[in-house]
Amino acid sequence: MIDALSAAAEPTRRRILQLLASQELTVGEIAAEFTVTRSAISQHLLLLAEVGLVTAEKVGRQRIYRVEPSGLRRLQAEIDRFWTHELDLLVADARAHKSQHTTESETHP
Amino acid sequence: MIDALSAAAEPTRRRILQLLASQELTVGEIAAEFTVTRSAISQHLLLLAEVGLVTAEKVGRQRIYRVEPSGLRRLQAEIDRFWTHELDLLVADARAHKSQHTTESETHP
DNA sequence: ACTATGCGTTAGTGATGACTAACGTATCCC
DNA sequence: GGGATACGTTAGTCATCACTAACGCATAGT
Repeated sequence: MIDALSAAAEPTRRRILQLLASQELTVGEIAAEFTVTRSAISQHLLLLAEVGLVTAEKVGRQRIYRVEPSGLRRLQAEIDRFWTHELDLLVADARAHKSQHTTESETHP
Repeated sequence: MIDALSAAAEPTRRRILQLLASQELTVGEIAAEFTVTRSAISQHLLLLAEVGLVTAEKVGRQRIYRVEPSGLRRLQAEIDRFWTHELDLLVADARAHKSQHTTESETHP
C-alpha cells in the first residue's frame, strides 16, 4: 500500500479517520459506526497504522486509537504535491463557469 | 469506482492528472512518460473520464485529453469534506512539534 | 480459578484492479 | 486503394483488497 494517500482514499478508512479526528476511540466504538464486522475495522486500523496515520495505545483490554499528527502531515504533503498550482487554476476556472448558470456550452476564452 | 478521490488516489492516475494539469496531451504523449503500455494508460484515462475528471476530444486520429475543471472541483469538494477542521488542527500540532528547533517556547497546553 | 470481554490473527472467498498482448477501427498520407 | 498511425477494445492473468468466520490471547470482573 506504501503511500498514505492511497490508504486514506478508501471510503471506509476515510470515515474512520474523520471519526478519529474529533476524538480518540476504541476499536469497538469505531466498529459500532459501521455495518461491517469488527474484524474488518480492525484490519483497516492496522493498515492505517502501517502507513503511520494512526497509533494505538493499549489500555487494559482495549486499544485506544488516535490520529498520528505527523502521519497526517505527510498525507497533507502528498495531497499538496498532487494538487499543483495548475490544478488550482483549473478549479477557479470551473467556479467561474458555474457561477454563470448551468450550461457550459460555447464559453471559451 | 464511483468516487473521484478513490480514482485520483491511484499513483499512475495521479501522475496522469498532474501531466494534464499543465497542458492537454494525447494518449501517446502521456504513455511516453510511463513504463507501462499505452493500453494501460488508455484504460486509466477511460476510468478518469468515467468519474468526470478528464475529457477527450477526438482530433483526426488522435485523442486530446484534458482535465475537466468541473470534475476537478468535485474532487476538491471531496477532499475538503474529508479534511475536516479537526484534522487541520492536528496537522498544525505536528508542525509545532517538528519545528521545535526553530520556535519552541510554550506552544500549547 | 473461571468466565466474559476487547482485540488481533488467520484462513479463506469473492470482487476488483492493474497490467499485457492481440485484435479491431478510424484516420492520415502516398 | 494500401500501409502506417493513433487509438479503443477485449480477453486473460496475477496480485491485491475488503470482507467474514473462527480462533487465540490477554485482561477485567466475579
